[in-house]
Amino acid sequence: MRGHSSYHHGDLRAALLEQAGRTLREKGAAALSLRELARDLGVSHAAPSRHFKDRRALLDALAMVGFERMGAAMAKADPGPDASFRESMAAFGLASVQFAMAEPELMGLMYSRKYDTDAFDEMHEAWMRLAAPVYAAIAEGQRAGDVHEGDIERIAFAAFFTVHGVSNLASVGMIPEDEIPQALEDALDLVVKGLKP
Amino acid sequence: MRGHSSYHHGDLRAALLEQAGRTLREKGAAALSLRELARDLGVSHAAPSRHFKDRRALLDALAMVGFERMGAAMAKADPGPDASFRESMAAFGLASVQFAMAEPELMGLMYSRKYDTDAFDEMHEAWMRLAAPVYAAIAEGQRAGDVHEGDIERIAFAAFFTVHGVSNLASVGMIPEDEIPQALEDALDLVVKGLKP
DNA sequence: CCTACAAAGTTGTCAATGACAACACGGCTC
DNA sequence: GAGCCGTGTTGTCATTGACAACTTTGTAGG
Repeated sequence: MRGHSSYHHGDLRAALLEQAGRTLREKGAAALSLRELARDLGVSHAAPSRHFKDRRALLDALAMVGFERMGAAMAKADPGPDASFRESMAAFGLASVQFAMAEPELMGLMYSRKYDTDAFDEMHEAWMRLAAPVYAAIAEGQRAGDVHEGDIERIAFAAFFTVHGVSNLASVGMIPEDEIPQALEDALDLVVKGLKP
Repeated sequence: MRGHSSYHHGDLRAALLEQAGRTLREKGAAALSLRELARDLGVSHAAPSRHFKDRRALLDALAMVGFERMGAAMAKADPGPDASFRESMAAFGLASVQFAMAEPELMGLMYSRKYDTDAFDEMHEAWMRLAAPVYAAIAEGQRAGDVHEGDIERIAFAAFFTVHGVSNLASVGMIPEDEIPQALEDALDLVVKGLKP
């Protein structure tokens, strides 16, 4: 397993993803070239094709990583069942916006149209997974009387629309940076009040 | 002005934008090539450069058209000051989602990160312009006692976050098509209730 | 009128790229 | 130790964006 000769890289796929993530952050998706990636990693220009059939496939994989990292961020931000409903939503909202601001290009990739249906299904699943802590918070909110009755999934989606809206617009630059905290606050007010019983 | 010889096209810029819009809709932004565009219009491969210095510049111009068309759609959807607040918001929300579903690729272009600051400023302005009818509806809502007091711009933004969230997620395919009407309805409930006094 | 100029098109060229095919290496299994 | 298959490699091609140099044509000024 170890001591790969210089011929075999060892874990080129991971290295490609990592380097691609760097380039994405620094220069954007449009500037991402498979050949440049290969050069940066000191492998031949065709090596990446063994791991990603396509440029598109690489971008999809990158987006997939994005969903996983965002899921982790959400889980980490979760204040648990003892927090008030507002506290929970505030935590998720903040985590979402922070992620979007830290990785705006990745955000764009994650929420861009996909044509490869396989990749799409995977991502859709990852996206649903990412919502798990939110579901819990909403169920808890219902129990505490802070959230109206009804299908948890639909309620979660409604809340997510708003949060995603702030995050996406912020990451794209449509909200001036110094107004983002206020925007998030306003969005939070809207959601908390709008979901009341 | 008329009767341009075959040498001069007449209005190549407009023709390019139109054809590019078609290609965008059919094959996506990634498949948009300046040279192919030129071939389609029967001009030489360098002709487009007289009107768009860059591939990026063409995409930006396309996005700009998108904002204008969306602004027109909003203005057209505006039910006027006699409608209830909910009716107004429903109309704007529906128009937004319909636009997003009819032109998903354009939507992606409009809300993608821009580096050219000139183009960005223009688009930001177009985007603000597009909100004019919404401002009016909110002011009217405040007058009628359906919307809480406060800065109209902030309130409009908050509402827009939710609407944009639905539209964007729908256009990207994250909301199953048959659930979109329901999602929009839920979003509308959230906004109307969340903005109450 | 006609002349000079600028806008808009053209041809030519270059380096970079994604895609693919054919080949080489080397770790693993039997 | 034989062979196979995953992983890299070299070679090649058509396409593309960008740029430079040249041409055509409408038009504005003398």
